Amino acid sequence: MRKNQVTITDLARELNVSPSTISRALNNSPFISEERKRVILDLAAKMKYSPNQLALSLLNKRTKILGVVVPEITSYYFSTAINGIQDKVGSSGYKLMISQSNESFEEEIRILEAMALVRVDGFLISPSSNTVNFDHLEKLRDSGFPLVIFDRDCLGFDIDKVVVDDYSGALQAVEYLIQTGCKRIAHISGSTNLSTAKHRKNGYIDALLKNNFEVLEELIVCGEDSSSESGVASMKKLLELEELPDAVFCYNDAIAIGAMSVIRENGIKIPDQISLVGFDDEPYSSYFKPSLTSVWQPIYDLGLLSAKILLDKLNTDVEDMKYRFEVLKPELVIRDSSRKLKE
Amino acid sequence: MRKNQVTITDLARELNVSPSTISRALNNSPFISEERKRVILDLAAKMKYSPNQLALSLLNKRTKILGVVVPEITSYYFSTAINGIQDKVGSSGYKLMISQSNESFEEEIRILEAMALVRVDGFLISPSSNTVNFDHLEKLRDSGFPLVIFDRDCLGFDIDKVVVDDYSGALQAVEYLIQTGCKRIAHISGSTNLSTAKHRKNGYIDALLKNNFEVLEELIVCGEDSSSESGVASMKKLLELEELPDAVFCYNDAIAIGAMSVIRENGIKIPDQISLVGFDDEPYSSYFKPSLTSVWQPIYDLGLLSAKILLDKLNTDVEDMKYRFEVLKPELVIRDSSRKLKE
DNA sequence: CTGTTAGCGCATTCAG
DNA sequence: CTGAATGCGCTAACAG
Repeated sequence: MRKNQVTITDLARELNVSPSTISRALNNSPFISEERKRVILDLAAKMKYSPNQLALSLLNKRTKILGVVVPEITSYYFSTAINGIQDKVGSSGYKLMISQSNESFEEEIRILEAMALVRVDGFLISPSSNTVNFDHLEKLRDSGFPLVIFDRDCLGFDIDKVVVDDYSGALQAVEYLIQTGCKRIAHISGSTNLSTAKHRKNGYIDALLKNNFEVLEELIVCGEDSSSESGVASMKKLLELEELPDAVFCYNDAIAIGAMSVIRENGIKIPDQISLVGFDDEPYSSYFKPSLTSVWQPIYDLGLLSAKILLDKLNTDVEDMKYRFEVLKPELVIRDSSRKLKE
Repeated sequence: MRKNQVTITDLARELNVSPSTISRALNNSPFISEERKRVILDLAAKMKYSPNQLALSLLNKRTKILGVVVPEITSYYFSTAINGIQDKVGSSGYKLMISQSNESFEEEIRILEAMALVRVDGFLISPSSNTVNFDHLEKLRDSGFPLVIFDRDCLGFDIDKVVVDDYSGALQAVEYLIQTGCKRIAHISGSTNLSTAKHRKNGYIDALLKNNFEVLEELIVCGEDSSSESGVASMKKLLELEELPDAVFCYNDAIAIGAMSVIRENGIKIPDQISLVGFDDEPYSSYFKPSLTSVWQPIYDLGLLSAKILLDKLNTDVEDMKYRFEVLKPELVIRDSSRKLKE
């Protein structure tokens, strides 16, 4: 903080009035004469007075700061969610304290504790992939912090949540592959204890079952993480199979891109020999060769809605409002990495 | 903030001692008996006491919060810089308040003012592309806020700065193109009033001049912004020329990707007919077809160093330390979108 | 070693 | 309408 901040007392001394009068003028209370008010406001402007939020926070017991924790900010996905959060929150005077857990459970706990100490007014959290229990979140909730979980569900933990219907997205994607004539559809999955990975895998499996396809273990590969490198490794495994798949549904675009490069290197044609589908619809997906069919997610809206729910919570006194569980719908975007529907 | 926070006074009442004694125990002052200390610490743990940072901030006149303002968090570039900042700052107990200006000058001013009110301890700023004057930054500096400008230089504004040597990066790239036999090298530039765009363009021009090439206005195109879409539009313009260029040096990878798709659509071979070079070396660049030659920037380190400089500043009492101006070196990464050097 | 006092900057009683 | 007093939670200076 700066050394010589102009305070309400400075103004009071200058004008030979009491600090409370200054306060009244500044907050334009009705209990002050118009003339005085003007004089005070003028001086305040001239002396560049600005209220000390810290003192106010201490007094009001609220900071107007929201804590946001995501697994990683570098990903297009989460930064876009933050974008949505920011846009929602900006106009309401709330500031964002953002931190990333780097997919570490311990880090997540540390960050949350630090933010609780700062007394943020609420939390927006997308848990790390290694977050196995939710004691830390429960602790926050129970000590009265409003919090909203977004994108990654915490199964079994009761709280406000906003997620994308991964299951439906996967179902759409795989059914499309089936409709375009693919017979041997593989799946490259993401980190196993991610709710999103589970749901997408389930969508994949159910799409197969629904269409009387066999679910083959050998066609389901799970990489280390959800990166392009992981996609490369997983795809290589699939290419070692006796009988190659004729389609691959990937957990996300990053994996799909890695897979694409491996397929290409092996001289296999996309989509003629193998159809490829990603998830997320990242900005570059349409610029790949071939352009990537992918499941678009309303991730910006997800951020927006999460923030809205938190703000609503903050602006209501009612305590025991039911927790909300919002599910946003994804959408399949068909491009050139998958075969076309026959007319 | 939570309704029923446990305070130092609560503990004091419980134990029938004065608040200062509690304070001493908590801060393990030497002026307290070991026994009492233990008792107090135990109770504090049991009652889940946690210090109120707000009160401390008000007292110490520092919040341990750093304000970070970037043009956009969604970009890989800036989110990686934030990553570096976070990693540097995390261990020192500082928290980050992050906001994006969305390349808007007015928004930048608003954000900065809000952060100043919160009394952040310092600023890390990468100005928007529409920031034409630096009065707001000067105001911050003059009211005593330490601030570090990173990535985008504010020409003429004297302050700590950390930037990448765009000029040298561009020079490397274009000289490489020349060495591989390109004769007619075009340039697609970014937003005109960005220091980075200026420097890259200058690097391009100087590389040409140094090698006795003519600088042709028709070969320099400037798009609306720095997006892939802008790259598409700019490349189309270049393809309308009587005589096509045999190389295009782009302001960044996004533009290059857009350009690549246009070139491909027109049945022109990369790199045989046109060499393509980007800037930033985004993670997907190596997965494009052909993989993109690009200038890698030490952007993570840029964040790291900026944060370090700010922290150093914060930990020194000395006022009139000279402002630092750090320039990080980029590096050309050669891939398949440019011709190879002849042996 | 420990308690009392004061004050960080502010808004909100309560008396005038 | 206005001023004095009080307290948000905490530490530091000052007396014991």
